[in-house]
Formats: sequence, C-alpha cells, structure tokens
Amino acid sequence: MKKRNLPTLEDVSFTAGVSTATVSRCLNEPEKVSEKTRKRVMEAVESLNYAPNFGARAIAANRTGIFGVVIPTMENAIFAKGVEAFQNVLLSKNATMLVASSNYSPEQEARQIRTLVGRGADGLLLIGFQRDPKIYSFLSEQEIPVVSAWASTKDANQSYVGFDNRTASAKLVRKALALGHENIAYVSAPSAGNDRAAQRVLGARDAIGEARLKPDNMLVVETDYSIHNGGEAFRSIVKQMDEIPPTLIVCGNDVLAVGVVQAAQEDGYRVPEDISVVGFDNIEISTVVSPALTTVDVPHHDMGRIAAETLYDLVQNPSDPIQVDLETRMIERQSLGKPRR
Amino acid sequence: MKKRNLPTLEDVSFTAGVSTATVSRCLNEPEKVSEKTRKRVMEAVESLNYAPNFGARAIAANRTGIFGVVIPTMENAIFAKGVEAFQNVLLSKNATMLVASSNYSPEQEARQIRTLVGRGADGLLLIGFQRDPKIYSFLSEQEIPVVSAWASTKDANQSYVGFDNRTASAKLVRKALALGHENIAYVSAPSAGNDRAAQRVLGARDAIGEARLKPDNMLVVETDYSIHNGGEAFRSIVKQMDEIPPTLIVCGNDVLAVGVVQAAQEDGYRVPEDISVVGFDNIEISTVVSPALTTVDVPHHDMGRIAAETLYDLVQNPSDPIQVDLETRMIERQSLGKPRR
DNA sequence: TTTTAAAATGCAAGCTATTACATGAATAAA
DNA sequence: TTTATTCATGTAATAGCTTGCATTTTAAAA
Repeated sequence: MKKRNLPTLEDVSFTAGVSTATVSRCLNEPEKVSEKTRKRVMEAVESLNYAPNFGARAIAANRTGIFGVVIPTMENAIFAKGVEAFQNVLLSKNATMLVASSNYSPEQEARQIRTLVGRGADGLLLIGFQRDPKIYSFLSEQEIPVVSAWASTKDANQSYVGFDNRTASAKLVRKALALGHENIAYVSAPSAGNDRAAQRVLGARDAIGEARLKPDNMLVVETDYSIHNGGEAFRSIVKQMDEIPPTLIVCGNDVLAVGVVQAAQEDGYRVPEDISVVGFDNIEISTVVSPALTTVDVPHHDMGRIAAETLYDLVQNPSDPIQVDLETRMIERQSLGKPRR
Repeated sequence: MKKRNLPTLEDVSFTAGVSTATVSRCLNEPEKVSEKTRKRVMEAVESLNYAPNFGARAIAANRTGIFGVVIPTMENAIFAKGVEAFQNVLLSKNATMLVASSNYSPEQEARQIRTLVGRGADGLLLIGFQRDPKIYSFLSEQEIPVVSAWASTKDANQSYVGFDNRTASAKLVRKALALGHENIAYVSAPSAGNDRAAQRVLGARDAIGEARLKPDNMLVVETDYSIHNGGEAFRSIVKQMDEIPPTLIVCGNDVLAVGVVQAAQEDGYRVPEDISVVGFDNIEISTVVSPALTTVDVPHHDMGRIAAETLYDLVQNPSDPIQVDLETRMIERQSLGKPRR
C-alpha cells in the first residue's frame, strides 16, 4: 500500500511553537486566534506546504464539506449550467461538489445516492421529486438534507428550488393555441420516473382543456432524449395522424424539438409554415437550429446558485423545508407560427 | 453541530459477536474469513443497516477511492461524454469521481487540483499538459498519479490517453487545401494556457506550409468559447481581410464554427459556396447547424473509458507512465466545399 | 495596584476503521 | 499421539484532526 508522508497538524504546531488546537483554530476559526499567532502559524503552514488530511477532518468534525449532486445526464446541456452555478457557490464557501449521473435510471440514481452518502456527502441536490420512498427514508435516517431542483411540489416537507413545469408548459401551449392550432401532438421524454416530463405533458393538456379542444386530441409520443429520437417521434406522429395532420408539435425539451424540426424539414415540411414546433429548456442548441426554437427559458443559473445556498444553509443548521419558486419565461423565436388554413 | 448517530464497526462486531477486525475483513477481504462467520457478520451489517464511515476508512487505509477530474468547462458538450465514460468505469470499480471545472483559468485549475487532493483524491484526470510546473511537483510530492487526456506529448514522464491535436488538425486542413483554398483564416480558442488549441493552430500551419502557401497567409483570431464569439470573430476576419476575402475558415472547435457559419449566413454569404467552414470535436451541435459541419471526430468515449482504467491501474500500483494514443478521424459533411473561382 | 472579565491558548479525549502481530483452533504430517 | 503448519480470529496501536473544558494571558475596570 501507498505510504504518503505528508506534514500533519502536529508538524505545523511544532514548527510554529503552538498547540495543535491552535493550528486547527487558525485554519477553521481564524477569528478566535490572535493576529500575531495566526501569522506565525500561517507561515509554518506555508513553509511545510501543509494541507489538512481530509479523512481525519471528516471523522473529527463529523462533516466533509462535500455536497452531492445527482443529475439524470451529463451528456447534454440541460443540467450543465445549473450544476456549474451550484459548484461556483460551493467553491466560494470552501465546500466541494460531487456529481454523479443516473442516466435517467431510478436504480442507478438510488445507487448513486447511496454512494454519495457513503462518501460522506453532507447534503444532496436531486432533480425532481419522483423516487422510491425508501430513498427518502434512508436519507432522513442519515440526516442528510436534500434540496430538489428543476421542479416544484405542494408537499410541504420537501425543500426545493425550482419552477412549476406544468404551469410553464401550459403557458407556452396556451400561447400557441391562441394562434389557432387545433391538431397537436406532443413529443415527450419518457414520463415514467420523470416528474418534470410528466408535468409538462399535463400542462399541455391543461391548455388544451381550456381551449375547449378535446384533451385526448393530443397524441403523445414518448422517446428517449436525443435528436435522432426526436426525428423518429416526428415520423411516427405523422404516420399516426395521417387523417388530420398536426400543425403544432410540442416537445418536452429542446433536444427533441431539434430532432423534430430537422426531420420535418427533411421530409419536406416547412417550419413553421406547415408545422410549428416548440421546445422547452432554452439550451444553446435551440438557437442553432433553423428556424430557431420558440421555447421556455428555465433559470438554470439562478436555480443552481440558489439551490447551493439553500442546501448549504440547510446543512449548517437544519431547519424547516425551504421552498423557492422561480419564474420561467417564454422565448419567442421562429419555430412557432400560425397554422396554415 | 449536527450529531449523527450511525452504527459503527463496533456495533456490528458486538451484534455479530466477533471482533472489529473480523468485521473489517468481512467487508474488505471476505476471502480471509470463514464462511460461517462471514454470514453472521453480514446479517449484523444488514440488520443494523451499517455503512462504513468514509472519513475513518480514508484515514485508516490512507486511500479514498475518489478520483478527481478537472475539466475546463462543463457548460458545453466537449468534455461531457468523456467524463461520463470515465465515471462509468469507476462506478464499476466502486470508486467515485469528483468533477470540478476551471473555466479555462489556470489559477482556478490550480485551486481545483489542490482542493481535490485535499479532498483525498487518489488520482487525477487532467486535460492537456500545459500548467505550472509547481502543480506537477506538488502532485508528485503528494504521490498522486495523474493521467492527462485530450492531448498527447513526447514527454516520457507523463501518462496520457489522448490524441495528437496537431496532426489531426493538419490532416483536416490538408484536405481542405486540396480543394483549392488559398485564403484562409483561423478562429481559435485562446491558446494561452490551452495546448490543445495551440496545437490545432500549429497543425493548420503545418498543412499550409506543405501546400507552399505562405504560413502567415493565415490570419488567426482568438476568442473565448461561444457561438456568439465565433460570429464576432468571423466579422473581424472579414474586416481585416477586405482585400482578398477568405474562402475557408478553420475553427478550433465546433462551437466557434457554428458561430462562424451563422454569422456568415446572416451577412449574406453562402456556406460553403462563398465560404467554407470546418470545425473540430464533432459534438452534437455540429449536425444541428445547417449546413452540417465538416469536422474532426474525437474519440470522447474511448478516451474517458481508457483514461479511467489507466488511472485506476496507476493508483493500484504505481508504475512507469502509460501513454495511449487514440485515432481521430475527419467527418465530411456539408460545410466544406471548393472555393469559388 | 488589585480585581474582574474576556480573550487566547493548551490539554487530552474522542471520532471510526484498518492492520501488524499475537494467539488459538483446526488440520496435516510424522 | 505428538509436532508442525495453516487458517481464523482477536488485541491493540495507529491514523490526523476537532473541540469541550481547563488554564493562562491580556485587557478593562475599580
């Protein structure tokens, strides 16, 4: 086994001529140490190139300064911005973020959560609320604070920093319906285990209901998250709706929407003249496709930042759940237009 | 301060009626414990819902099973795939990945590296080779194995799993020059502190040299990594080359290339008829823009996977540096054509 | 100057798991 | 049966840091 031989607190204390307690305080609560001692200690730290041993600190202080994040995927941009913001906040507090991804698999998510807790995570950021209750009981048993993001809930026991997917989706679809669309299809990410996706579909249904269209007028196709699958979904929709073809295709996210737009164009439809397409998330890709996507902007950055602050506070002093609702806004670009008549 | 009260090794040993040493062995070297004892111990572990304390284990065993990764950015897809592959390998080995991003800032990278080491990382994955020698001496002092990715080097002391940016870039540009382009501009990410970017520029220069064009015939504009900046760079190039406008714009990466394509089109140029554009990285966005980008495919996934395996081995038994060179390949799509004459 | 209060520092217990070494049990060889 | 080996288990030292409490120093008040 490897045998590192790094300077320890004791080495520092010896060099500085103080006790280890004082050195420890210098590092953790500098205000409790006199100016002059602190200076001497810090010089010793410098000269020895001392860095505290993580394990020892974790065990002695019973916390690690590690905050775990489990996101469904790293492979596309949806969560990246939020995670980056989350990290930056933690960084400024000398804490560390541990990220893991679940590939949208509940089992893998459960495993990742256990791993993170096993690694000593002081708190956890999760996406959405839909997971095995066992996980929640495990986490509360271990007294690990959890903040959820990218969604909201009525459940007063959950802390979250998110937004209401259903309302946001309804708002977008309502706007689209106001242009006169009546034949609508929806391309969703798999809604099983994904409350965000499910809520977005519900929101679309809400808007359809308000518009006095038959809610089951909307064909919903579910498919995994990729541009290619978006295109497949489009083709399947066209095939299924051959009698009255859709004039509007609502997509659960921008990646699928891009796939729909491209497939539609390849098959000879003009967007938005023949078919309108709307997305969700407002990730970079939505401005790259032509026409640029009309979509819903999600406050990625704020969500990450505020979630980090919230979780950090919760770890410092556990309190009642904290719930923060953020606003989304519709971004009007070129992929939504009036239906042909 | 929070006071968790979780079961400890001792609790388990008590319940199972054995010593803590035996329990520890059951968990770490089960083959050294008799069938019957092991069963009893595992039952105790189950019934108490015991999970080893990470800090204690880290301090006692002097390793954490944490592998650190510092990437320049999470905000776009370049590194995401590789990191995901890296994680999956570690997961299968019961190790954990800690990711941090440096925002392309050497200072922040240095800080992140120290943080990761402070957090007990057993090994580190870094991108490229260009960093303060102090960092390398720090790491070797701490005896932390390092594997670099996304680049290659002649330096026999470095372990890496990467590819030769210069050669790959040269190959691409050579192909483009063969179509007859003579007036070329290059849009690069800032090359200071970024050896990958710098190597790609050099590769382009190599190809130009071979083609007997004047190497300084190539205007190079550097700008930060974003679609918007790519567009700005394009406009600056057009302004600077007003006498003989470029027919080919080589981009250090796909994101910049997308910006160039879009700006060119906005300004009334046809791509590739008036201006050809090529990218690098072959990330998803390169197929979304129209025309789709001709670019260089980088083996993201293999790089991540092999890097993980290499680093893991290196941590298990430190050895001589391991160097793995992977192949890139040119992806021909529609953004590259013959120059107008 | 003496007394009192506050601030700074030190002492030492404690946190939990690993592991060298010692001991005892079981098995094989003599 | 006795001795030599091997295997399983236990004992206890150890890792490096934090922190409650005790003690000393310093500053403020009397």
